[in-house]
Amino acid sequence: MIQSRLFTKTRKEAPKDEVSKNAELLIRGGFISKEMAGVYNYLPLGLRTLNKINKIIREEMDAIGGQEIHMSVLQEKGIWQKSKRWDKTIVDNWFKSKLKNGTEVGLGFTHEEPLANLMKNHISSYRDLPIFPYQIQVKFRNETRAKSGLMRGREFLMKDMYSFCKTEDEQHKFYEKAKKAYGKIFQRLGLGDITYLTFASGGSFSKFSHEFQTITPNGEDTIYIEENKRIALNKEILKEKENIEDFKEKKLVPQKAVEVGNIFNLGTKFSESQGLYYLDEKGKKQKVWMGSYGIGPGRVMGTIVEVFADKSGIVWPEAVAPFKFHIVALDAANKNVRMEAEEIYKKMLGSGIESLYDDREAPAGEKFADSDLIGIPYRIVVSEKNLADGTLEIKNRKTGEVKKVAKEKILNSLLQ
RNA sequence: CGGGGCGUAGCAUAAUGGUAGUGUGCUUGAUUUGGGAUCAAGUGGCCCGGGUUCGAUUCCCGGCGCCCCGACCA
Repeated sequence: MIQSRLFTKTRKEAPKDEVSKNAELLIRGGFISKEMAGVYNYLPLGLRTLNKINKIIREEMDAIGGQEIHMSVLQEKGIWQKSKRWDKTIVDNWFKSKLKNGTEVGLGFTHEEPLANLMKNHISSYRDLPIFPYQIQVKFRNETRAKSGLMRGREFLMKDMYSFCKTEDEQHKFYEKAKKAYGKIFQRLGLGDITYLTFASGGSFSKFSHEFQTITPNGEDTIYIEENKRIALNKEILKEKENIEDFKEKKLVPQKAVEVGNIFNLGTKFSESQGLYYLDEKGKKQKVWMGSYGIGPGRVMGTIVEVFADKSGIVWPEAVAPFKFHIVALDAANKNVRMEAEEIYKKMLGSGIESLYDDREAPAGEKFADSDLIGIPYRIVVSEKNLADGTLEIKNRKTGEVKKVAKEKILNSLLQ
């Protein structure tokens, strides 16, 4: 990508209506823009990062047998009435609207009911189970108070997987598999070391659930960490501490954290309410056991910014960075510099290496500041000074380490 | 949903009952090019509706929007 053609520009100052680090930096860097409170647009840089997060999630979901689908946002009232969740005293953050003929519809805040309903067409025999559909899709929740940038919005992206199993045992086994897959996802996202499997309330679904909580001072939740086992307990169930074997009589350390994922054993509540059953080997009607597994990719993106940013800007882990290399041409009007930078850029393009090429004719300081703000992992500086001794330099955004590399060797060096 | 605050140019801010100034951005030119460089000339603004007033960006009422604290968060 050629930076002078990128329609987003960086900003020196943060907008006054944002306080959270993630929103300030993402807006200043041109990754996102605010549409209204709790609602954000993803711009080219932001979408690239979001897509990388989604790719990792997809790969891990596919690895445990997931099959991607894409469901509707508009939801039929009747399906939700069967489980009582249309009722505003049970679910108070619905966005509801009406068709022209007056029929009420909802904008999905989750998809247990419609998917269980849909599955009636695909599940009839024990041979059809288990199955694990998932989607990455927008959700709407009418939060009373949106806040913290991408961390808590009214419209947001969610990866939601649902499991449909023959028995409770089969469901629990898949649940464990999903739990491991989630661990891998956060590992790959670079959040592994600070993300804890956290015992939490099951909400209206079940007694308990598991959350994946990433430690950050700006998190909304408080968790109590048991460091030996690297697990935690959400404050909301702290009073249950002595009833849960893993936490009994253990020393727990409180920390602020943000919930980046949540998995539930749902039992048969939603399948039964939709009338979803299967016939076993003996032709006997049986209940379908369900689970659901959520991750908010946008919230993950915000969390990564919160956790890794430094005073100069964003620091993307390589796995989710919008580009791997930032080619910064100093004095871009200089012919030699421009030719050299373009050559490197084209070689990278040809090799399928993602780079952002800063070809703008701007002062060096401005270019460095922008580069720091955008947070691409490796910066390649092309300048008259470097060309003079036949080298280029690569700066690591995270560590600040600078490596001089002979320019002929640069592509090889990059590829390793 | 309770409490508090705010709305002036693309962004950030100042002053003012007599139509608004600064920084930054953007445009043009010149000089620059290893940490947001210098100079010059331009560009561009009072959230909406009503009231008070000779006159409202300013005061009052209403609306809309935004932020913070708390509650909520399936």
